[in-house]
Amino acid sequence: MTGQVRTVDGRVAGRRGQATRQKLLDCLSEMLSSSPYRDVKVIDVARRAGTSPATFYQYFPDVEGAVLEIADQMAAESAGLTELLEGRSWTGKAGWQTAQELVDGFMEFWRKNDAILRVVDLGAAEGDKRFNKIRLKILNSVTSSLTEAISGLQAKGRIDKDVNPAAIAGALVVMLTAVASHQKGFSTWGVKQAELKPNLALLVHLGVTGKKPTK
Amino acid sequence: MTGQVRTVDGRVAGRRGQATRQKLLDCLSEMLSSSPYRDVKVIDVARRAGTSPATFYQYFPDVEGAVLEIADQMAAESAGLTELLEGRSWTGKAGWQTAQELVDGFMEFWRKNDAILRVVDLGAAEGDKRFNKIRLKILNSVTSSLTEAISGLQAKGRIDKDVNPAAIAGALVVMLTAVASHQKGFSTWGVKQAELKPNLALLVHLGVTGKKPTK
DNA sequence: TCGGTAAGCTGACGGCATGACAGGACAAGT
DNA sequence: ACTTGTCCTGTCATGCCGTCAGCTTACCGA
Repeated sequence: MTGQVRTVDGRVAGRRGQATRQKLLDCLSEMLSSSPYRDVKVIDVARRAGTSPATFYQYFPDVEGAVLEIADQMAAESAGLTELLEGRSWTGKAGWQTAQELVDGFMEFWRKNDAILRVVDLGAAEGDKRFNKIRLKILNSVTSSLTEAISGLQAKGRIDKDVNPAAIAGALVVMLTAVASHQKGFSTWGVKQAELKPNLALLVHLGVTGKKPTK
Repeated sequence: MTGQVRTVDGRVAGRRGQATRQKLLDCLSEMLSSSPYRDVKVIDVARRAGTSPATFYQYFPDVEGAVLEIADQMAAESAGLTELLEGRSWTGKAGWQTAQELVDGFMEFWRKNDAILRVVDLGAAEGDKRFNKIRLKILNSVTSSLTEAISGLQAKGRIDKDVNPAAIAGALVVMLTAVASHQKGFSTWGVKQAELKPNLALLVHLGVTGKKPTK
């Protein structure tokens, strides 16, 4: 599937090498959580991992390269997000629950990986195709399901035909990501975490079905 | 009002100094549009402005400091966004038009300032209070109006009481910002710019009024 | 016209991060 | 013990960072 792990100069990495490599990735992750992306330096990551900058450069071309690696691992885990929507109903009380669980699960994922996701978002916004690809991979796991759900309802005539399912689905998902990234803003608006979720679920439900949920 | 413009070492900046300062800011803006934030170096900005790094450090403590300055200028301009909502109606056809114009105006602003807004978003997400303050200043110009509109409808009993107007308003505004930042993603989902806007307007209308618009 | 003063700019410098290389340390098999 | 291939690091040239002293320029009052 994915070829063997290799160093920058082409050697295959053995057991010890992979451990070092992973340690560097872990330390980089921690640093991203604690300091601004712009200030994360190779030398700091190496120091924290108890090794030297030269070692870092054996496994990654630069900080960005290592970040892409972390993001890739996370994107793989994001496949689990599809469970939030697979086989769910959007009608009646079940619909309200689906919306709630989607909001819950998605925001949980985003919060758990917030540091790396910030960087992925930035890279994607700056037009970097590699970051964009990863971001879409993560979002697609939810967006495509959501798009199908909307299309389904549309086919049954429950939603106007001039609605674009992909646009609505994408906008809703992107909304969730942005809210998760900027929860601090909401608290200064006087909105508490606990209040936020049901309101987001309401918006999601409205967007998908066009109607208020029956609770 | 705002004290005189000063250099880092406390001198007041004269006409020439202010021109240089502004030129550095302009060049920094350009650089932010063309290269990743992480790679923007003082020396590059200075070179582009036809001056030396030392001059840059006379006016700004570092790149971040200069970015905050640009962001402040932009936040001042964002006051114009209030016009998009002042005295608008959310009922009937007028409501649909209000939603459309809000989406249009807001996304236009975001696209015009996308480079600097990316950085502000990142800074805010990383927990930097200064960036968060600027971001909220920009968003508040729209969010507070939107919150009032929702509260008003709620007072008339047209919206459920358990809806939190600030949460809904914030989520909708944040959605617009995120969509504007990641339009590229939508095009790979097969959603064109022209299709996107009415669907966003629909979501905004649904969120504010709880009902589908009458077009 | 002529200093005097403050603003404005830059060359130069120590310090640190970067990225490349060669060579030493280490584990595993013979 | 010896060989082999993996793994790590000391070292070095390069380039950016951030600061300072000192030079040039503009303004102003006498």
